[in-house]
Amino acid sequence: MMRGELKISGATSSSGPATSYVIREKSNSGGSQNGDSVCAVCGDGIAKLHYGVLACYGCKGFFRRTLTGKYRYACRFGNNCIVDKFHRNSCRYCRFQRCIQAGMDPKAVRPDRDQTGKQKVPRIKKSKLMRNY
DNA sequence: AATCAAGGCCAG
DNA sequence: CTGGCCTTGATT
Repeated sequence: MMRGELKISGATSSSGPATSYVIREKSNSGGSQNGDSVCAVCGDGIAKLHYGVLACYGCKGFFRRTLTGKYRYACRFGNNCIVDKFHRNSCRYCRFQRCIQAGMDPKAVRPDRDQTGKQKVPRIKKSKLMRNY
C-alpha cells in the first residue's frame, strides 16, 4: 500500500539513538501550522494525535485491533527488536510495546471525552465505495 | 460551523 | 493483517 521505498541517504546520524523520536509540539504560535507530524512509534511522516500520542493510521488501527481482539503476539527474541518504519510490520509484539512505550493509553480506546454513552454509529454508508460492481 | 478524536470498514 | 479514509459525535 504505502510501502514507500524510503531510503536513508547515508545520513546514519552518528549518535542517532533510534529510540529517540523528536516530537514537535503542536503549539504552533505562528510557526509550523502544518499537520505533518511524525509517529512516535514507527516514525511515519503522516501522523496525528491518537490515544494521547502522535500515531499514524497504521499504528492506530493496529492498536485498536490489538486491544479489541486481544491478540497474543510473541516475540521470538526478548523485546528489543528494531522497530522502524521498515521493521514495524515484522514484529507485532515489539510494535505493540512500542505503542505503549510511546504513551498510548488502552483506556482511551473508548472514553474519549465523556462516557455519556454516545456514538452509536448506525453507519449507513450509502453510496461511496462499491462503485459499479 | 469547524476541528479533533475515535470507530469502523474496505481495499491490497 | 496492514493501512487509509470516511463517519460520527462531541467539544470549542
